[in-house]
Formats: sequence, structure tokens, C-alpha cells
Amino acid sequence: MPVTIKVNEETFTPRQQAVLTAALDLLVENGDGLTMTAVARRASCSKETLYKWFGDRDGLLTATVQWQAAKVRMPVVDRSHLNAKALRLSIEQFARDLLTVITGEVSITLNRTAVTHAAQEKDSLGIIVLENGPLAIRRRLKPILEAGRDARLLRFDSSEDAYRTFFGLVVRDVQIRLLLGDKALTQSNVEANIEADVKAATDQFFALYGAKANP
Amino acid sequence: MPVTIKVNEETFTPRQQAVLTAALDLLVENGDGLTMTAVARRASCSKETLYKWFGDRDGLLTATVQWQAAKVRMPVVDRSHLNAKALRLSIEQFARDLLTVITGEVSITLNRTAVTHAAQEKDSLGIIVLENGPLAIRRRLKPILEAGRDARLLRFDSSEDAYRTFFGLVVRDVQIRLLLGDKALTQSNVEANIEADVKAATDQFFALYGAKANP
DNA sequence: CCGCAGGCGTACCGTACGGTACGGTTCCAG
DNA sequence: CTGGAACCGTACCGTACGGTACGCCTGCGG
Repeated sequence: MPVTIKVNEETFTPRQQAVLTAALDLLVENGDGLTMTAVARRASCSKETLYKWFGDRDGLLTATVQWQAAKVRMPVVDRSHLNAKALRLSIEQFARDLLTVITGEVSITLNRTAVTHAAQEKDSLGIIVLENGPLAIRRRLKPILEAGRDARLLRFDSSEDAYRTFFGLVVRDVQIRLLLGDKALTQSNVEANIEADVKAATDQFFALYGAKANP
Repeated sequence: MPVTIKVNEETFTPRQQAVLTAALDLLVENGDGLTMTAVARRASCSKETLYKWFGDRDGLLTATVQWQAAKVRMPVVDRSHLNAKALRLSIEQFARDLLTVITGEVSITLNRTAVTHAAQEKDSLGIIVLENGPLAIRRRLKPILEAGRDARLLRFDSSEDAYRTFFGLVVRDVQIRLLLGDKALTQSNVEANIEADVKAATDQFFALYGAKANP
């Protein structure tokens, strides 16, 4: 059984990327019903090629998730002159990005796929999703938070705790409800409220961690 | 194809409950690999009986989730004399219950199963899990919050928003990381920190919604 | 004692799908 | 022009699993 998982290798030929796009499309529209035959037909390639390129079904799945997750790129925040207003805008931007990503159809599909995968003692997809989702935001947000603390604009002991509180304030129960297919949370319904939610979460975050807040 | 989904009928004979217990055990230990043959063997019953009782595989799955989810019962909080201390203890208790439930192995399994199910345009399991998980807590917490507001101990416009903020402060990124199989979050690791997390979340909740907090 | 309903165990069927093999085509190097 | 590498399309294989059929046993009402 050829494994050849190219986890840390995101270089795919255009043809391979076309295959991955087809796989992702099938994943999004058809739910979990991703079959090798379907991918081959959709991408107009042979199954043999799929197996040559990706090893097995898991390899194809991993490559798809890896490749797509890596495409999520958050805007870099200017950290040079960090007054109160700029900090607040940065935080708001992170909240907006986070909400936009997790409510997107692709993100929901990828998270569902990874959760399903994790239910079978396979945690590779979960790690990839975590790494490119929450943890990516954390890596980018933490320096901002610490810069804010250095500038006496924020107050906290652990930037890790501050980040996780931020995550909770922003995401709340939206992600789990979307993953569970809650019909009351249509995507348009959520998107319409993103701005209000962003503002509310940012207000609450500053209420808890702003310099003027109680220690 | 006999359907006979007994969604609002949680009366199962002891023999049927033994079957459901076997199904749940298999689900927990074997992940997604729940096969009718395995359940029949584990429960020492025939597949034909399974199909007679539960219709099909989905029916068995639904009955299992429904039956188990309904077993989660949260303690009722005394609402009669609601001073500040009692309110705080109640809130803490809800936070503790919520964290304890969602970090439990059974809850993780059920949520994973429901998410997997939702990836196939089947939202019945998701609804059941939602209904008996977050929404059950919401139903019980909201009256407490509103009583707290009536007693001038809390301040908020929408009890819905207050509840969802509470959920976010308590759950943060723990649930999604557990569902994705994050190895850094072993169950024991989380359980050891539950008390500290409960206190922190409650503190933050009161900082945001306590009567003395900024409007 | 008889008959039958309920249920166990097992054999069986059909199908879907992962994975492989193979012939045919295109394209490029020499 | 020729050999070969890459790849497409498709046929094929093996297996796992959902669902059904059937034979047998047990308990119980009459």
C-alpha cells in the first residue's frame, strides 16, 4: 500500500489542482459521498491516475483538505503605529475574518469531513483543519494582542487565555450549530448579522481586556 | 421500507435499551464503524430483530442518539431566593455542567455522529443533539438569567444574546478541538482545568452582564 | 399437549465502492 | 519513425455491509 502522504508539500501541478478542485466541489455539494469514481469522472481522469498521485482515498482527501485549507489567507494587520483605534480595527477585522471563514460553505464541509475522519481514529485531517483555521488566526492575533498590551491598551496575564476568550466571544455557538445542520441558522441569516456580531464581540473583548477594564 | 421513526417516543423495553446500550458502546469505542452485524452480535440478538424494532440503520442510530441524549439531565436550580451569591453559584453550576457534558466521551461521540450525519443531508441527528445539548441548557439557563435581571443582579437587553455569550465564554474552542481530535486536549487534561475555567468564565460573564458592569 | 408468536443465529443476496489491470491514445525524446 | 512514459477510459475483482429469508428454540395461552 503506497502511502506517500505529502503533508508538508503543497506543490501540486495545475492538473492535480484541477483534480483537487473537483474533489472539493464534490465534497461540498455531495456531502460525504466522495467516491474515487466520482472524482475521476468529474475531473476527467482515470482512477489509476488518482491512485498514482495520491496513494489512496485518504491521501486524496488529505491533499484536498490540505490544499484548500492552505488557501485561507488572512490579511496582515499593520502593527507599526498601534493607537487605540487601529487596535480596535484590527481586532474587529480578526473577528470578521473568523466569522466569515467558519460560516463559509467550504469551511463547514472541511470541518465536517475532518470530524468524520476523527471519528475513525484518524486525526490527520483534524490537525490540518485546526492548524489552518483557529490556530492560524491565533498565530496572527497573538502578536497583535501582545503589542496592544505593550502599548498599555490591553491588560491580560496570558495571551493564550485572551485569544481563547476572543474565540469564544466571536464564535459562540455558531460553528457547532452550523456543523450540526441547524436549519435556523441559514448562511444568509448569519452573514446578515456578521457586522453586528463583530461589533458586539469586540466591545465585549475590550470590556474584559481593555486597559480601563477591571483587572 | 418500514420507517416507523419513534422520535417523540422514548419508551423502550429493557431489551431494547440493552440493544441501544450496545450500539452506543460500539459507537464510542469503535468510532463510526457501527454495523448492524456488530450491534446484533454485541447485543446477542438477530439482525432481523433490529430491523423489526428500528426499521433500518438510520432508525437504530436515531433511537440510540435520542435515547442517550435524553439521559442528560441537568440539576434544577433553586430559583426561590435569588441573592447575588446564589445566582453566581447557579451560573457556575451551569458552566460546570456544560463543560462536563461536552468534554465527555459520549457527548463527543454523539456530536461526531450527528455531524457526520449532517454531512449527508440528514439533519435529524443534529437536531436531536442540539435539542438535548445546548438548547436544553439554554431553556434552563434563560429563566435564571431573567430572574437575575428582575432582581437587578444582571443587566442585558436580550437574554438570547446573554446566553450565547455565556456559551462562548464557557466552551471557547474546547468543543471543536475535541471534535477534531486535537491530541493536545486529552480528556484528563481538560477535566483538570474545569474548575478554573468555570470560575474564569463566570467572572467574565459577570464582568459583562453584572449589574455593576458598564451598560 | 398443541400451536403460535417472538426472537436467536446464520446463511444468503445485491450493491456500492476501494483498488487493480489493461488496452488505447497522445506526446515527446532520440 | 520508434520506443516509451504518462494518462484516459473502462472493465474487472474482492470485500464489506445493508437488508432479507429461513430454520430452530423457547415460552405461553388454551
